[in-house]
Amino acid sequence: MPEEKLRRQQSGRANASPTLEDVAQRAGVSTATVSRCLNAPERVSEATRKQVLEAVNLLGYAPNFGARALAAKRTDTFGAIIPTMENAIFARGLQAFQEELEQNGITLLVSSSSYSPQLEEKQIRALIARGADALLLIGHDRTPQSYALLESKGIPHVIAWSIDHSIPRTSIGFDNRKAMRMLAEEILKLGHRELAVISAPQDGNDRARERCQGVIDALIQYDLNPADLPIIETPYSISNGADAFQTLFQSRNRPTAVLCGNDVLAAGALSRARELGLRVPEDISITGFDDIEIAQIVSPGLTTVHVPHRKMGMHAARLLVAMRNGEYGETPAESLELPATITWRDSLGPVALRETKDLPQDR
Amino acid sequence: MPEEKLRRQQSGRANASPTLEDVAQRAGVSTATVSRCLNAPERVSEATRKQVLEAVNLLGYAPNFGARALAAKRTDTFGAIIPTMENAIFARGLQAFQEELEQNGITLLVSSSSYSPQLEEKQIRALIARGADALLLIGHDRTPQSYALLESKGIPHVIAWSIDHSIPRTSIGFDNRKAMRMLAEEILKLGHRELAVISAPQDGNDRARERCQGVIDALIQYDLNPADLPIIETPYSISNGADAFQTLFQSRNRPTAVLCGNDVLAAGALSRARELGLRVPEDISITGFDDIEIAQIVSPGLTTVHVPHRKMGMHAARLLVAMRNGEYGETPAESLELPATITWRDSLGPVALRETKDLPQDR
DNA sequence: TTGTAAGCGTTATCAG
DNA sequence: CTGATAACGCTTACAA
Repeated sequence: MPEEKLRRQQSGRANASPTLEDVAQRAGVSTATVSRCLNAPERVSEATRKQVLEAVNLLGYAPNFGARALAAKRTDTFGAIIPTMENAIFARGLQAFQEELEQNGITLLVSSSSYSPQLEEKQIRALIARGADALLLIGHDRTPQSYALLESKGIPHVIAWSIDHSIPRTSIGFDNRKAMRMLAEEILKLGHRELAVISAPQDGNDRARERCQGVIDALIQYDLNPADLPIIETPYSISNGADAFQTLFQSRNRPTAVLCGNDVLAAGALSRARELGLRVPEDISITGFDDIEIAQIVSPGLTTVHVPHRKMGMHAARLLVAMRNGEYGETPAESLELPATITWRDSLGPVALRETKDLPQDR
Repeated sequence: MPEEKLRRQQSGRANASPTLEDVAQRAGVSTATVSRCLNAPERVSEATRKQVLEAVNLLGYAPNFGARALAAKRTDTFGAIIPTMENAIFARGLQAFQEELEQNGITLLVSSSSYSPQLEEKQIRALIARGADALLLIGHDRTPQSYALLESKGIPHVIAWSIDHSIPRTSIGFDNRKAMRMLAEEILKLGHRELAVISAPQDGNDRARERCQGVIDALIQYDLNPADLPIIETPYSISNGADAFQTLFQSRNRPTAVLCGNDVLAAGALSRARELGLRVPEDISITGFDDIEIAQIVSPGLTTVHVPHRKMGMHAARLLVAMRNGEYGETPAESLELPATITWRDSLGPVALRETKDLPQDR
């Protein structure tokens, strides 16, 4: 293939990236040496290394990703598929995830599934096709095909934002059900008996489902009838939260406390409450979930469940890197449960006395 | 290389993706035909196409990205580098950008530069190395090396969120200066004379700089002295906005209206104002910029500059696709300026009478 | 320590 | 319409 070299030199291809070959030639060594010099510098003599690096800088050489991926069978690229980028729910966690990956020289590809398992499956396929070495996924609900895909391609993956010890699949997150139950219990402790929930659609969203279940758990513990719990499902958005709140408020059994599946919904509920002339928490209590920035700037501040965003992101990254490096062999790494706590602000208060008198009790 | 084929068949490599070769064999055609069948179906006969597709499905074939990139010299991947993912400033625009790209079969890679030109340069390098066909960038401030890189590699790119007709570089966005000036004029029209600004750090952020300049423009038009305008620079975050507000409020020349460089800062300012027992807008007016969701849920709602997020994202995507397809040749596409408007809510009101009396006028 | 050369899985050119 | 076959740019045994 001298023919090739010739072409390269003859035509002064001004506008094309230099290749390993170019660098090798310029440095007077073989392409293999240049490659080594870049990937395993310690295996090259001081002297030649200097020469090579000089040539690299001179030519402004940057390796061709496709070629490298093809030859090395790894891309140093991880993927993350989150349900949404529209609000900040996953932003902090993702940021931490990325920071940690960067430390390891790994690039992150992000895409969002819009809470659709079908779309997620497509994204998984796309990321794998793109050579993602490992994947970060949110929650456990996805199509069987998605899992099959991951399995058959042997792609390391961890699931964040949820935890399920009963599944042989490494997840890292917190117990949504327990967390919400904890919050619901606090609400019940404050005397509330007429609760209501505004949740994200539970179908295809185990976090939402678990959170609802947590409320029910608490109800049962207090000998209340879960069947009486109004639950409105609506996609995460401020205005949806507002509308749901209004529906709840205008229903026959007006709740004294509204638990929202996340802070965005709660912020919407809060603002509608104000518009309706209600005082929070004097007239009605509202709680959130996630503890994102929005929770502290609404007024009153949102009492909410604090989620360990950054920790999840960081640990997920470390775990995934280890898995990719084969440190766990074939067996999935053990799952890690992080604690979720309650952040107290002012949107939750004791039930108003007149409320408990005016309205019929649950049982 | 029958040797190769042998190996493939002998060792029952359970866990490896099938290749074009495998499909070709299974369908009884050449790899070239399979490739065509996938990339230009119309150039293959109905019959063979059916056979090939069957084999593809049977084997669960998915093309190898690296190989494809290497051979085709394009990845169908675009990159976007935004200053931050922490808050929702760029979320809507990016979402629209992605949706439009998806229509064109293009995958989006996103990374964030944390408002650092140095980091951005690194990201640009990384995205190019990864084979990004084109790039979306925010604002005009970046290192000369970044531009050099883009130029030398001939990577199509457009700049969003800013517009600068004086530069031979295609940008798509709105006039930050004009928009902020418009808002400032409204504020002045309402009788305010003691303005103050809370801005993001102007260094390396042309949007922030232009917005500040816009306020100054308005001041000048009203014969006020720009030198008297207090400007506090602080990174975008709720708490920073709050702190900056307090500093401003406790200074000798208490402003009657505080213009914030974005909604996040404004939300922080608003909440601190409340904590300090101030009524907005009766005691003090506060405005934002961006019109993200947060602007409508704080109370009072934020009067702010509405930015055409989705339009920018969509147009940027279309433009970039066209550029990648060579529809503009060597010349950069013309820039596109979109209008920014004011969204009126309640955080801005006429200056209180006593205020203008109590405090000394500007001049 | 360094060089040689065989792939890696596609695409694209060019005959047939 | 289809099939050989030469790139594409890099990594990695294997030799030297």
